[in-house]
Amino acid sequence: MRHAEFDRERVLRAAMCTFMVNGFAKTSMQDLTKATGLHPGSIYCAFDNKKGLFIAAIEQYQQDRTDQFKQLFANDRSAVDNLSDYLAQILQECLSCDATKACLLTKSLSEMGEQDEQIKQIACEFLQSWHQSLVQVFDTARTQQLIPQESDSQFLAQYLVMGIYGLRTVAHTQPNVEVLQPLADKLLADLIRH
Amino acid sequence: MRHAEFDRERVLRAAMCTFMVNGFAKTSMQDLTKATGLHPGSIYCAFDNKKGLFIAAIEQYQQDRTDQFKQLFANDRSAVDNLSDYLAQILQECLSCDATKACLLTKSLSEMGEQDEQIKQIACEFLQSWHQSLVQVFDTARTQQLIPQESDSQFLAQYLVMGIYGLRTVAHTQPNVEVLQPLADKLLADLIRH
DNA sequence: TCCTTAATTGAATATGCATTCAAGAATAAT
DNA sequence: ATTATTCTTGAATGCATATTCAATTAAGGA
Repeated sequence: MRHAEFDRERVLRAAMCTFMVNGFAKTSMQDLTKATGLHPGSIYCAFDNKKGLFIAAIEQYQQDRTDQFKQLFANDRSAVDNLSDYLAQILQECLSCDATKACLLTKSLSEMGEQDEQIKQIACEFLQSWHQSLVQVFDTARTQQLIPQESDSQFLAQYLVMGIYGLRTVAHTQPNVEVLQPLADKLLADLIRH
Repeated sequence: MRHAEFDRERVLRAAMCTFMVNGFAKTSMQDLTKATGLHPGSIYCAFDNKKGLFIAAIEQYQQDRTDQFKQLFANDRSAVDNLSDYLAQILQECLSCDATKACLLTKSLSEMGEQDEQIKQIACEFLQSWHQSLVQVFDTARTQQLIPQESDSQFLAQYLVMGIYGLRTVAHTQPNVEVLQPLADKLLADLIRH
């Protein structure tokens, strides 16, 4: 027996970044061998093919985002304060120059959703799971009496999701705090308005 | 002398649809010759190369959207009613199964913004011009006393742009009126709230 | 220590693609 | 009608790319 020499998470994060910058189609195997340090054969041995590595990278992305989310909301503070911090964090990502500017899930959905049913389903499933996490946050906010008792958590979470999608897209054309911060502020205000 | 035989607008709209469905990278010249009916040589003669045809298609897209916009807002009705109709129209597009589901400008920006500065600038310029058209609508709404006199049209238009970006992205995962309509309704309500 | 098993290597392969080009066809001016 | 000019045709070209594979290397059990 012999175990794989490379660090799977490190390889997946390297691939992830490359896919986030170039998209799937414009990322060549050569780009991937350079970014991961793996030779073609190793990639095909471990992940079947380019799409297999892509899917593994998406799954790692989802894992990382979920961990990050849980860490931010794992406390007894006001749900609204947590949401505010969450939006601030997303805003930071939007303003950064590295690959985190874009969301790999929505980017992949936009690029491949019409052609690749499997990628579409994976992306939709993960985005849906993110939506459900936000539903729980609004449930907490209701329990904490920060929003009206009759509020629809599903709907509010969907509206926040919509806002974050929009925020990230605006950031592509206007990567300025002066533009993005007021948008994020109004978004949160419109969510918790009574 | 001899003039080109093909109908330029028809060709550009055919190319436009192909690019909207597949993206730039995944659209082959073969796809384009099939969609437009033109032979490779004719395309290279008229548009230089694949990217040249892409840019021409984007310009046609912007032209078509601008015409559609002007037609919808060229009346003396309430600006808010016009906005409501405009959102309804976008919602229709989101729900349709054809290529209009996605916005060619944001899709191209997402796909190529990081790699191709020229495409990025063209897309940003056209999206900015759309934003400015919406600013005028909010100016009209203020004149009509439908929103407070101290409203910031730039900001409100930007918020609407953000919402529409978001709506279109949500439509990729949830193409249902039941989901999208309430989102659009709240978006408009939050824009004209006093 | 030897042997089985699996990972690694990187050159070779095959395919798909954007682009070119020379020949042919159509137009309009002379 | 003739000719110059320009467009059209579609096969040919060359390049980039994903994938394969046989040789090599290393690990761990017997």
